[in-house]
Amino acid sequence: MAFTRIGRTGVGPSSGEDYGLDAVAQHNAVATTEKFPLYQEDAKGLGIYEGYISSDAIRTRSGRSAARHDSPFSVGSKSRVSKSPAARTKKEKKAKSAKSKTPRLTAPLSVLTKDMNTPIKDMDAWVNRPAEVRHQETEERNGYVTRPMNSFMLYRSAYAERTKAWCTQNNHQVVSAVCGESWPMEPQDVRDQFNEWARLERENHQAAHPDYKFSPCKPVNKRRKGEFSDEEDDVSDVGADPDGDYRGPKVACQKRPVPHPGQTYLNNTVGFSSNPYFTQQPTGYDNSQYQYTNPSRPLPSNIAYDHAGIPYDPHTGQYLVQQQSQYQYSPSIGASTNTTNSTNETPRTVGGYGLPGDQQVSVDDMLAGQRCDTPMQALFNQMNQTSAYQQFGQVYHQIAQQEQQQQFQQLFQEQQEQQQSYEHQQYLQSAARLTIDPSLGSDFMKSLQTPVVQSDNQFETAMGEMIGNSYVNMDFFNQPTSPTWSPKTQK
DNA sequence: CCGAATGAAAA
DNA sequence: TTTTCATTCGG
Repeated sequence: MAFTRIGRTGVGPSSGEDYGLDAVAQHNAVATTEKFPLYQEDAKGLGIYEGYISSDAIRTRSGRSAARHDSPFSVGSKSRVSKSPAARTKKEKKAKSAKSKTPRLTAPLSVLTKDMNTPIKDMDAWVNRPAEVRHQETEERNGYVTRPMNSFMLYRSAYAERTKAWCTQNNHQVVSAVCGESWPMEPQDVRDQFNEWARLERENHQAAHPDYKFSPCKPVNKRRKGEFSDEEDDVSDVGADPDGDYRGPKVACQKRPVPHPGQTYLNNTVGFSSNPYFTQQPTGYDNSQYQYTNPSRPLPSNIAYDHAGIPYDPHTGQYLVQQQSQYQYSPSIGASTNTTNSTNETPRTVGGYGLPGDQQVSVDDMLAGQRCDTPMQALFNQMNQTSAYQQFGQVYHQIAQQEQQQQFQQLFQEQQEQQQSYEHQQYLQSAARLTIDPSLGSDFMKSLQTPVVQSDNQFETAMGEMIGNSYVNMDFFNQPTSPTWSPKTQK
């Protein structure tokens, strides 16, 4: 077996700045499949993006960076090849406020949220809605035939609920932004799957509405949504426009009907496996390596994390240790992470990331990016007791033994899950635009540790200071928890 | 009614 | 090349 060096081999970033999401995307896409560490030169490997993206980097329409690889519509027949938007449009200039409001993700949603209980929409069932159901939808929309969703809309739809839960807010603008950021980071398998679903959706849509043709309205038309014209209305008033520049469409634009007050719209359970229309059937997507629909490993949701990523009960202020869990979320709690029950198992965790070595690598160190590029790098380095910048060619030779590989893979998996929790915390803090000064953080921790009984009021006051007016709401911490979390015995 | 995202399709 | 519109629902 040959060890392939992961990362950008050929064309690297011309400028000194990294690709940001691209590197992380490759990290997650490749490392999770091959289970080998990445070597990342930049010190931002942890995924905390503080600076702005280089102007050379590929960006989304909102200015965020995007993956470098092309659209997975590979050599497909009719799909257009170049999707690159115009370099500069007036709209782009106008929206050039340079403030990327949404915090940056460090991994695709399929990875970040894989342990959540919130189900993912059953897209297989959704795109395979029978024509009868589609006709009913059209009827419920007063005859208006909607466009089939493209791959991204399907993706957004599939992950909307989870994204909301993960972001702890219901704002769909944020959902869209997060999904838009996650989409290019998704591994090719996932994107391919959603592209296939989009193709199926177009196919079934066409079969259900053979005469449908996309006929967008003229921009200047002000989009008079109130008026209803039937699906294949005749060409009529569209040609009469003041500017005269516009050549009327061959088919009159389909105007959305105004819904009647008592009109019933599509049930939001449609498309889920719970819908009686459909039978539950596992798809390749469900069985993918990321276990998208894994319901058995919930992320504890009634916990908070301190500045070091250590979980504690926000209501009592006590630090927590998870019982009978496969995972440890706190870098400093030496609970065993083995898959076996492990109640009396000796913690082999010594290092900050659950490593057999004795080198302490705190989260703060990671955050600062001083000692290690990534937690992954730290883990790998400790495994091999090498410096952080050792050449990987040598390292690969050192770990060529199968035993060490397996050990590493296991540690990698544990680190992955630990990282998820950490990243989630980072996201929420970032979403709250919170930067914790270490001294403040320790004060905050002290205030939490002092009383055995900490009133909710005190906590919320403290949290209110932390999160300010913005994004994070307390619902996240008040949600019921699935795994059992208990106060850690203070010593 | 706008926005926030990506992509299909039309102009 | 540029625009609309699929989705969603809080502001």
